[in-house]
Amino acid sequence: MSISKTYNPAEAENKWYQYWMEKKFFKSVPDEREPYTIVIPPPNVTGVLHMGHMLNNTIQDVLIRRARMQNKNACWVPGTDHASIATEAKVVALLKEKGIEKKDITRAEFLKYAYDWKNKYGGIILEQLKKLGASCDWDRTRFTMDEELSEAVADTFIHLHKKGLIYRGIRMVNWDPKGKTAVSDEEVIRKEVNQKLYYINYKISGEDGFITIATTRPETIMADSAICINPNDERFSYLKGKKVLVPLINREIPVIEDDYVDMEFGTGCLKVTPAHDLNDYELGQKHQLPVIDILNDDGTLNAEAQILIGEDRFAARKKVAVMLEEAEQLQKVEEYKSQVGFSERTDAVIEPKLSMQWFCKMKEMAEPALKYVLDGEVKLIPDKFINTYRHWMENVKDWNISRQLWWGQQIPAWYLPNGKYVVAKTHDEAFALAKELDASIVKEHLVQDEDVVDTWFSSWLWPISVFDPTVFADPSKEGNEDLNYYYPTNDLVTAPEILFFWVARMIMAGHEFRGEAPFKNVYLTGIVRDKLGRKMSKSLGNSPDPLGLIEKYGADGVRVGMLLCSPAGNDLMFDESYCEQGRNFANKIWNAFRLVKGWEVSEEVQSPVNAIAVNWFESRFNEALAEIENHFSQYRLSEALMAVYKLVWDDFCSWFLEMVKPPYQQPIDKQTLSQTKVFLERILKLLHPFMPFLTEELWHDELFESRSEMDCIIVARYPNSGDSNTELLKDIQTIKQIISEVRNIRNTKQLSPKEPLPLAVKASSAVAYETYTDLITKMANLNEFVLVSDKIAGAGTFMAGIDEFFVKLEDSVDPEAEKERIGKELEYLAGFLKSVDAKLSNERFVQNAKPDIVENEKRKKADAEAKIAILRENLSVLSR
RNA sequence: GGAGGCUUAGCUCAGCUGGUUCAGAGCAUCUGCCUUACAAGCAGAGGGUCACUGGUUCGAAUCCAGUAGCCUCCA
Repeated sequence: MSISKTYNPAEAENKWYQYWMEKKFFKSVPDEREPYTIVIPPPNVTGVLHMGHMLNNTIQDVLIRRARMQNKNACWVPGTDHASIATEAKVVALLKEKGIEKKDITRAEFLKYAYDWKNKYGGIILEQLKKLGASCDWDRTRFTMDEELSEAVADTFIHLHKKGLIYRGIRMVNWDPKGKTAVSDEEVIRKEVNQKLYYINYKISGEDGFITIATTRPETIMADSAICINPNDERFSYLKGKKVLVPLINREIPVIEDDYVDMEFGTGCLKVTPAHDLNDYELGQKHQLPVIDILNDDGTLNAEAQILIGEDRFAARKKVAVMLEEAEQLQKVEEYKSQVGFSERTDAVIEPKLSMQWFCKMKEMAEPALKYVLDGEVKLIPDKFINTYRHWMENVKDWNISRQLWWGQQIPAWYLPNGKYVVAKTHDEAFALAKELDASIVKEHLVQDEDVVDTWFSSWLWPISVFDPTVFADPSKEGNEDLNYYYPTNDLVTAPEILFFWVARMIMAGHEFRGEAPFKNVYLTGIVRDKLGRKMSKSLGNSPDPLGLIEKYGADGVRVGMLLCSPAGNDLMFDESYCEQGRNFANKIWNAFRLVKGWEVSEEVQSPVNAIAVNWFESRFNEALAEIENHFSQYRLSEALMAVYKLVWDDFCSWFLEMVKPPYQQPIDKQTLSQTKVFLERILKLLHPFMPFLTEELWHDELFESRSEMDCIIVARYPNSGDSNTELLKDIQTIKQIISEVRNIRNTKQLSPKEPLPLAVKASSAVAYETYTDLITKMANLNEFVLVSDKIAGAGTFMAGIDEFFVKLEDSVDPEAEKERIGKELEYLAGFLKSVDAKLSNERFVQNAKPDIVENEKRKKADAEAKIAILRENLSVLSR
């Protein structure tokens, strides 16, 4: 007998994870078996585990462990990404604490600090994944800035540039003035913010009058190039062809006409500021307006502004408002709500800014990437995301791949003094190319682009680069053994938020460099929210500490808890109580084990009761397994888990074990015990993907005699589903109902469960009750079970199907209460019969409905009528 | 403003091609039990006009349209 009444996870977790590592069970090398591959969505190298990771990686581990047990060559490749802006921002902040400004040090010095930081904190997250039980092939761990992977990035850049898919151009980008870099649309978080709408008067040039415009950004008036009115707006037709003066600086700008202007909004008059607003930029292009950029990279005003030079944009906003007020050109200020973009990484307000950037053309690559998904070659789970995916791919914009940072792969472009550039991997190669452009070029005058590429520009290569980073220089090149074997991978598990900028781009890269999509299924998890529905975040402090949870409930408990509340693709309302449920489940299994372990063995032959129990559970197991397989095939992991949960808790523990359990201190026959052990092993196997530690611990329990060194459940064969005896399953279903009814009567009569009761049945059905006499007697705690042909007066009664049951009780049943109960039952049945009759007497139903449905209705009618007859009889007996 | 999704028991969710596996599960609640595997437990029980309004149909939680509320993405 195990000493502990409860399962102690911490000990088992350390022991078995170490053992698995020692025995290299996670390791995968190509062989003749079918591969099953997952690449991890690489988390930020300096990040720490959060609930999203917990969910995501639990799912991946369930999938990989199950595949491993199905004798596939399971390979889960782990790794991290360098998260350029996030990491750089952290390093900059760290340096600032030390009194060092980034602008005062060289790129090389900065990178040294960054690598120090990465070496110190990098990979913590991978260690945390081990606590969760993640069975990654750690020997394959990759980092997006590994030398080989960085070369892959350069090769990719060069390849795409050669193909004309990468170009340089001036574009309006999302500028993060704090991070001093461009960020992608996806890294901009839009929030509704309370702002002010300023109504500003512009004097009409050479006249007395003025016009009023409304803006949320008065500090940008100095960058105005025009005032725009709607040509259909009669209110302003008098302004056509006139000029106005920008307040405070009195620069003259034209009034232009464009129906882009919304006559309803503000005053119906729009100031046009091409340098600082995307829409205004496009309007400016259309009307050939000058672009006046009044902002520095850090968000302060520059000399172009003429006033408030050096002031921060927000300070300037307030000051401009005051100055306008003083100049009597501020008509009014209104409260106004609008969407403002914030940098995901630095939380700075994003500034639309014109700048020279590198772009990757998307249209050409998006087309095949869309086709994979529409053709079902890449399945999105759930498929509701196909629509969103399509919409995005059909309206795709070019990808701004340059970032004004140092942490990342430096863009392999080299500039000649004359402004021309060449794209090459090394300085030497660039020099060779440059000489073709300008024979007189001096190597030292050739300078590499200062910027790096976006992190996604390395992670889109991930499913290929983790196996063979050398194929990007030449896509026609045959990959190495790993790539040929593992690629394309099977399943990708990630968040819908990055469906576009990661998943879609991986499909593009997969097609471009391998001619195949990188994975077959994309399982999209939901966002982990708290039970109030709020997204878990550091700032709200509503996220539990994942490792704390593991300590409290055990890794298995937490894994179960995560999955219990995670329907595919839907957000999950996480609550610690789910982990508690997981822990309780682990404990239940632990205790079922203790029970079986405590049994002494006898040489007796198997009793009929035990034989029935064993046969029944065998069938029930196969039935459940088929259901579980079905759930897995549709990636309904939480339902697969729930099916296992019910199989173990209800069918195995509450029914099977109770059926075969010998009386206190009595032995069990040898055959039943050994069959029970077989069931236990099979159950543990079903549980293993969900609860790896507990199952491995029990697998090695002395109950199963000794196991060889490599005989571990992690590599045990997953059970195959066999036949199930549907007749037996149906019979036991009825028997279980009878047992519950007896227990219920005992309960309502306030009788002790220990008190045995006599039960009689007046059977009309074909159920062979004699066969089940012992079973019912044991489970319902009867002192008698007989078949009778007459009703028994004064007994407690119930029905199972069309068979009547009588429980003879000491104090006879209260006839009035019984009459009321039967009356209610009759009422219900009458209504039921009425609805069935209504269907059957409806000619159109009989004609149109499928024959088996009509048949079914007839059976319902017959059953209901039989029941009604019996109940009426009972009622009349009571009324005598 | 454009696109999509969601609304079923107190909570979290199943419910595939309309019809007894159609009103379900788990948790929570209530009642009675410390019955020698487990109180992190056992045995029972209660609980829903399937958001609302119409339509299609012999028949609608399920299909269609509209309304309301919530969410996400894009502008």
